[in-house]
Amino acid sequence: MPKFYVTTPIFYLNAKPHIGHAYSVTIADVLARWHRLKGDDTFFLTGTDEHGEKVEKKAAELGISPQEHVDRLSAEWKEAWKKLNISNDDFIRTTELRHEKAVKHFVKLMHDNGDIYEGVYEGWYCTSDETFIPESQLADGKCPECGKEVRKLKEETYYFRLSRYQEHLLEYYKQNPNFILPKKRAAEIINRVNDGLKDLSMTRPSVRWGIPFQFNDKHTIYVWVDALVNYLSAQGWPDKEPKYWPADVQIVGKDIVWFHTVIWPAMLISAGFKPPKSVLVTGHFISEGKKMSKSIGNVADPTELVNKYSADSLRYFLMRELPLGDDGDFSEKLLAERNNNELAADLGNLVFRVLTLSSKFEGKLEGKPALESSMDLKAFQEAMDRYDTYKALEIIWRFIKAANKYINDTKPWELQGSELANALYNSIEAIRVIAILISPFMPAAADSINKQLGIPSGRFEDCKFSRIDYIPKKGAPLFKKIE
RNA sequence: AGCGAGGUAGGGUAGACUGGAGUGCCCGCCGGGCUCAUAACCCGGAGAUCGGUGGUUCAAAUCCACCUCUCGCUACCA
Repeated sequence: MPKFYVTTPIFYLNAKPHIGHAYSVTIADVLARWHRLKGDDTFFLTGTDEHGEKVEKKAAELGISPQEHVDRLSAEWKEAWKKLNISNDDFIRTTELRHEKAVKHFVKLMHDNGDIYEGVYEGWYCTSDETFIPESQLADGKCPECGKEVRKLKEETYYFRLSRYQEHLLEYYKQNPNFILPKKRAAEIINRVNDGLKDLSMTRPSVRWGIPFQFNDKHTIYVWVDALVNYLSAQGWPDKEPKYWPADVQIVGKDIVWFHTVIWPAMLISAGFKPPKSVLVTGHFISEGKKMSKSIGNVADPTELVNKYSADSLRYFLMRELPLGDDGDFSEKLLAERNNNELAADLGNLVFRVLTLSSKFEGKLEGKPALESSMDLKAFQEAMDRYDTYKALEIIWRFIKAANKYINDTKPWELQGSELANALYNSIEAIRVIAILISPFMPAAADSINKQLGIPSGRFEDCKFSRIDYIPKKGAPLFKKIE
């Protein structure tokens, strides 16, 4: 049985989930459900990244322990994904013992391989925010956060010999042209790696809320090194072999591509693992032409949207709105439009009218497949296997439109006897197949269709028109229009 | 500044690698059809000098050069 392992980034606990996070977990969820539908042995991981200075400081502000703080926040994220109907197989938290154990072992392997050495890190430091600022982030030579002066500061640190892996990485990119997806993202990384790699400062003497560095207990391990190992620690490693590694696809936002396509693979090679098979870089949502940010107040809260519309509506919108890897506009108006036109009118109404027609029918539902050829299953499968949910939905919608047209053309309400049976047979088989195809995207709607048809959930191989031996019972409309 | 990706009807996209009538899709707009259905569904139509200029070619959205505009990335903020 083929294996499939998909991951999202683990989310840093310095804010609530926003629409971009929802996008990442939804695409991972759709892929996981798709592979389960095909019968693959699937593992889907998400979680939260809980160490670091920002978390420590926020907890102090709130007057609670960092652990208490992350316990609360992590629960919020879990709840948000539950509302979105996310089917993750595990939820990893970097403050869990299993993770700490894995990180320490991972660092030991890197160390044993001669890739960790002691040194000094020198950078621009903002005293007010108590943090180093990368040179490129400086705003007119001042701190971009608080606007105050920064000064050069030296700090003891341990380095990871990242520079040693430049050739390995370039070779890996060459051998695996689908490592960075979509491909247009690959060039900018490869060119930068070509220009040379600097070693990575991987411990912090000043941060206390982190995993202790076992070779010098005054240091904690840099949060990124800590965080990246989650993809292995959730597999039960090092107590057992990581069954699903290497991951088939790791979903990342474009802001963290470097960590997942350069640092992470280098760490893995150093510790004796294979890099992931591919890293899928997603675009960002912008809001009416502007970046979403808390200061503008245009941040969309996925939980609120789920409450107002439905998990399915939001999931559909997210998968349909952004062409793979591109940025897209988010606005509630667009969400409402898609909900009303494509879900309520095209799909919901199709199911509703078919159920109305067939509920009145009393004979045997049989006929010859006439509509099947309008569904291009091969193209659908190809799109899904390239992670192109946008295209896949377009193909499903072509079929939905064909089904609506079939009903208009055959006019079942004017037919009788075997002609009527045949028209209904094709209509019902169409929505049965549609339920299977939309199930990775809109699991609740798929369940509702199956329930109305009185059948269990189908598998991908059931997408063929066959005999009908069940009695449909009409239920409530799948989607409601909003406003 | 360097590197990268783009500019195709009112908006959003596909097509570009392997040149061949501006060909497709979604939304919006206009007109018609239908009445099973959530004023839903189906059909038809208007609307584009394919960012600009020049070149290669029998033929360019597609290949080449230059120009212009937009956007992204530039590593230790997790």
